[in-house]
Amino acid sequence: MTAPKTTIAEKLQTKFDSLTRAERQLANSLLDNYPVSGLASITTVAQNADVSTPTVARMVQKLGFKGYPEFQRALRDELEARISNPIAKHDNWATTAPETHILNRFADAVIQNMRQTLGQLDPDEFDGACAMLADKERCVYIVGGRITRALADYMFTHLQVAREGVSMIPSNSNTWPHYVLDMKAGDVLVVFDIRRYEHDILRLAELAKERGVEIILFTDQWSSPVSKFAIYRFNCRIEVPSAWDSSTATLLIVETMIACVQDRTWNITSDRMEELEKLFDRTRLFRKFI
Amino acid sequence: MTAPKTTIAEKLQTKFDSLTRAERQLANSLLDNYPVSGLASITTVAQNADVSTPTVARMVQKLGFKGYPEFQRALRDELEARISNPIAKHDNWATTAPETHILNRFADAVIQNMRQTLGQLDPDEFDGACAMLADKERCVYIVGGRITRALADYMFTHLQVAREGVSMIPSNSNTWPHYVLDMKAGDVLVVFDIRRYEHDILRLAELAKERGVEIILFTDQWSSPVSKFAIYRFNCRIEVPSAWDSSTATLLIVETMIACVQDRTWNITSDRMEELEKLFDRTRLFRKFI
DNA sequence: AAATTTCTGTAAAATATGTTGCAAGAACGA
DNA sequence: TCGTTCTTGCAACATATTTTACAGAAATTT
Repeated sequence: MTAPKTTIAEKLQTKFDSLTRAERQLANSLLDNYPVSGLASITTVAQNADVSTPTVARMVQKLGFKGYPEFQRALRDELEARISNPIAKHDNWATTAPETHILNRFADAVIQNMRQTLGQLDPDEFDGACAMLADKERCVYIVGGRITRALADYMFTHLQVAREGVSMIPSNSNTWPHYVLDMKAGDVLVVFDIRRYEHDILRLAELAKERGVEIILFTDQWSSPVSKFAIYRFNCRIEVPSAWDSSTATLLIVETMIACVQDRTWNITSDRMEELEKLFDRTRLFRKFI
Repeated sequence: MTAPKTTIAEKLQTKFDSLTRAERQLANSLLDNYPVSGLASITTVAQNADVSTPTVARMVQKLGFKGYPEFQRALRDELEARISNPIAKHDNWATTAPETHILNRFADAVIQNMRQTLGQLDPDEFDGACAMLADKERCVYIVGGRITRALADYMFTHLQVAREGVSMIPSNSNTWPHYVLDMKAGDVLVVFDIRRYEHDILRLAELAKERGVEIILFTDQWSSPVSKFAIYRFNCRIEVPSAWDSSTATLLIVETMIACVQDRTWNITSDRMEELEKLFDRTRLFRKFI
């Protein structure tokens, strides 16, 4: 076969950007548990996606099919090729790469982690932590361990844009006393601590707590000992088919939290972002002359 | 459901003896490339089996279904159980929070990003990049931009455990020439560059390329200009309901890649990890005496 | 803020699908 | 061979599906 025939899934993904709101909703619904979900009647498909029947009819035409029946036939043909020929093709990962490919296994595990993490997460606690981080009266300190330093750094970079008074506590624990010195009651310390919990971090948390600092903890399902000092604790699932752990679920929560904080402080954040853009422009201009 | 549900295929086989001539013909046609052949309309199924439509209708009733639609639904359900999309269905992420809570909206978007990222990713390219990173003859350099620095750092921390000869190129571009000086043909440079592409990084990539360094690029769907120097490029989806972008999909690919490299270098990696553990222990012991 | 364009759902028309009654035909036993 | 019983397909009917037309809503542009 010379012409690489594109699957409907690929078509949906490629054209996703050019789809309208209702159509995207439909595309997502179709891709959820693809391709079986597309084999029901047009009415059922529409109901599952919470859109009207005509939306389905229109979208399949947009994808290049004459009508819904033709679309379904294509879907069936695809399925037939996939089932009767389980190993052969390798063109599209999502539909044809072997189940055992590490991408598949890893993605499976990560999704599982995300689901469990979100399932256990208390939205009220989440909102509480966001409110605390959005409170401009409180200074925010962020610290991470050997592995989680990257997550801490990520959060720092983004929070720093959203509001003022955010500090990253560096890895070198010798400098930590300087930071503790500045902490005052009501300030917030965000701690990342996942297994192989680090003793230094526990000590830091203890010191901070003594000064009346509120601690937000990101940890794994087994909970870092820091939790006894924390006001909010988020347990993220981290297990994957690998010799070490995954940070994806944690990053998801961190990103969502940043988005939430940014929402709450939007009037300030938008100004800061604008100003930041200007500063970048000036830096660039500056460089040109060097 | 506790009772072991018999598949339609089983039912057909069990009841085969009690079926009539035309019905057996139909049953054979259905079992031939099962279950896809049963997903077409009753008319099509009848034609494929060279029997009349009523024969089909009667047989499905004989099998215990109320009518043809019910029979088809059972087939679809069976298929669903058999094929499950790696990025499974999202029913409710944060079950205790409303659908519109940012946790749910964000999770939706992130899943969508992962799905699209994985859908567009070529497994061969992925494997190729892993092989390159696992090749101990090549030194590996990793660089990230303002936002992606955290990802670069994360990859560095993990790759450093898996193999030797891994360097992190720091943010301060003034020091970059020192690193370029050490790069030799065949080395690998992993570049993270997502929108608001950074000019300095482009220059670095160009310099590296000139020295015969192979470049692996992680970028967004719009592709950083670095791609013209890259041998492997991974486009990750980054859009979320927020003022800036998500790194979750990128992290997923990075983590999977780390796991894959670790697999390939396992004989070396396991030794290194063991040694690392010992070093940690000794450091801890050391501290106790201070 | 008004106007234009685009999108989306309701409702009705067109079409295909699924079901049932009936008569012709095949199979089987006497 | 005949008669009985069971099977099968045709055709009409009922039902569900798919499509089209249209108007209100939403988004976008001017």
